[in-house]
Amino acid sequence: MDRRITRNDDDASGKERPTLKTLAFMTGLGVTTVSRALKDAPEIGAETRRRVQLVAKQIGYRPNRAGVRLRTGKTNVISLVLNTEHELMSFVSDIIYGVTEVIADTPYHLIVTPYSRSQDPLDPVRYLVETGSADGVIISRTQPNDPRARYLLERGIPFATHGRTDMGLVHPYHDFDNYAFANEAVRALAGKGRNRLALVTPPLGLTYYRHTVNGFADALSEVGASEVPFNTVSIDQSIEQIRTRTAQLMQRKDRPDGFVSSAAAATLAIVAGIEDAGLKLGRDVDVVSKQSSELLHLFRRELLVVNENFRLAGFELARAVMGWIAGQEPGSLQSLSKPSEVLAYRG
Amino acid sequence: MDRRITRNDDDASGKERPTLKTLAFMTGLGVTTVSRALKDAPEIGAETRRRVQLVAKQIGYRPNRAGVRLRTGKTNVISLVLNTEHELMSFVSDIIYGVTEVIADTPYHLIVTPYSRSQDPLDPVRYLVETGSADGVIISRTQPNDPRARYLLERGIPFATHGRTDMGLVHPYHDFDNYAFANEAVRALAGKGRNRLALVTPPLGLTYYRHTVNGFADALSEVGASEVPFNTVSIDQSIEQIRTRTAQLMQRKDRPDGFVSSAAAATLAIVAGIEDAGLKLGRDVDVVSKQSSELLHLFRRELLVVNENFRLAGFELARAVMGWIAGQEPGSLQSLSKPSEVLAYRG
DNA sequence: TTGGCAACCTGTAACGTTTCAGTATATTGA
DNA sequence: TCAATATACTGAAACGTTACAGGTTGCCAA
Repeated sequence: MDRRITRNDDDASGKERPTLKTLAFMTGLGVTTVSRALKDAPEIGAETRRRVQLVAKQIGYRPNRAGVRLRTGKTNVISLVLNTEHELMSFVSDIIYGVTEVIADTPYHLIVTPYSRSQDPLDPVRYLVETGSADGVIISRTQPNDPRARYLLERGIPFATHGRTDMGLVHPYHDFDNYAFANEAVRALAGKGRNRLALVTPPLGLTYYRHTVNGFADALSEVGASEVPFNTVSIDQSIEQIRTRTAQLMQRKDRPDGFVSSAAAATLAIVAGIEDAGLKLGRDVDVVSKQSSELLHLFRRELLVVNENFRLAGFELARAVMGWIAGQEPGSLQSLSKPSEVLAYRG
Repeated sequence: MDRRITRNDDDASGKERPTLKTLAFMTGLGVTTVSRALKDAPEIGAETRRRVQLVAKQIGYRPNRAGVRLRTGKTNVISLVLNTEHELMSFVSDIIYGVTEVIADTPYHLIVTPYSRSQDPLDPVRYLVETGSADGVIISRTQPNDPRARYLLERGIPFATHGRTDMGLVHPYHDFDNYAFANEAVRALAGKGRNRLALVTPPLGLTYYRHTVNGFADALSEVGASEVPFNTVSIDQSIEQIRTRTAQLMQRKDRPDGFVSSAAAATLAIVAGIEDAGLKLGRDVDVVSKQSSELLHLFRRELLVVNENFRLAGFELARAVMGWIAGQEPGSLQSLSKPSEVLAYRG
């Protein structure tokens, strides 16, 4: 016998957001029937089904995410886990855009989960899993033996890694073929008569460090060039550090006549270092660099570049996670993107 | 096909995620009491309160977001609405990192809501509001008369804009002082004896287009320099377009001897165009450019730069939205960031 | 003694959804 | 004809939380 203002009981009008109850009232059916009709359950009559779906479309019904999530545990969320310090530069936004392309026509939302240098990279992943905040996770800065991948695999949470692991475990990934990149970069330099080459590597602990180093080393011996060790430098060091170390290197008598650089920002620093030492790009030394946007040729047209498409990476990663969520085999959701050829400045 | 084994009735052990019910069982209290105790309600005894909070911390209780959201309507979500085509480059990730700094120790999540060129910019905002997907919204590419701001204001949804509006309506914003930037840029060029200046503007419809143009124009008349019209170009055109138009401009007899550029990427194109025309930066022409990372001086040390900090923008925008959500006055949540001085290459 | 009141705690309902266990009606098989 | 069965639908319960409307104590003033 209570006269409370019960909200959505019987209004067919109202500015209130429609729920299943609203639809049930409008169609004269039960809430259960409406729910099942909307997801094409077979035990609902064909006509009823169409009728419900029509009305739902007309009044712009959208399932309440909180209701679904509470009842089913499904969040309809993909989380992109990012390192706040290292993941500098444009490529993060490219990945994000790639991901959003995939989820655009799905009920999925993308949340960005950051972590900082000081934290254990496992922290944000643990948080996501413990709070059940996402149906799928995308991680980057992948390591050969990656605790995050292992953790997610143990809990059965769908994920994809940007970069491969090397733990004998199967999971979706997308990777750029850095072995091929480094290999072809060396060949391109050799083709220009360069034979004393230095490599500016990816960060030491990451999987693609090894891929890059191996591609570099194999190509060196294949073309008969030699390496000028430059181990003190990697691409996630500061611009200033890379620059001064490069300048120092270039002042030695046994300096390299070619560089392979794994990132565009590092390349800017390398070139600055070369010029600090009074040498000239294209004459005294050549540099092959990866880039993710078409800017390096504006910087110095003598540079040789290889393009890496991060938007594609985001796209593939999202497809992989969604595929796993949808029940596809993790092993079938792996992709490797081949580098473009080494490009010189075109007119 | 239901994979849940659930039932959380009376287990004090279990791998299940703890809920209020779990806590109630463990403490011997009612669910209501536990709920109130956790939020420091005054009608709960001090000792009980501490006891509950202790147990909650011990077992790592985290409120279920779906439960809260369903019951209260509070999503604990901030949405960053981004244009997928225009918002190129690194600065998006900077904004994201700025936002995450603010929400790091709060229950808030950041979701990225994209829209593409083809869509009405109002679409994603409407979606967010209609589905109640966020407690607060951050929008960029703000226009003087911005339908999104008007819409959100009408519905009473907290938001902040990157850039100001000019509709006589009060709302939180963060903006970079582009008037001051353009003004000081002109003065710096005048200080180097340049007096025929061209401006590469922001996109035409956005508020900061006017700010920039006004700062430029006012400074011109203050220092007695003149403008070389270059209206066919703005910063969200392609690199190639800007480059070729700049080259054309520089081949005319009445070419400018100074440029003011509103974005780093455009500056690369401008310099390329200048050099295509056979002219030399620093000798024939000077360029003042905004930049959001410290890269332009590596590109050409003759460039004059002004720094714009997008991480700060993200930080301030997030603070503003959160402040509004927390009940602060929208009018008190506005900030304007002053440009650095015009910087020449430092040794 | 009684009533009033403050301090502290609790059960129930509701948010919107899906699942479980049905019910009612029509259809079929013998 | 009756029972078995298929078809189409439905109410109630549950997910975890908070708001509402109480309920018990114990203490104090009258």
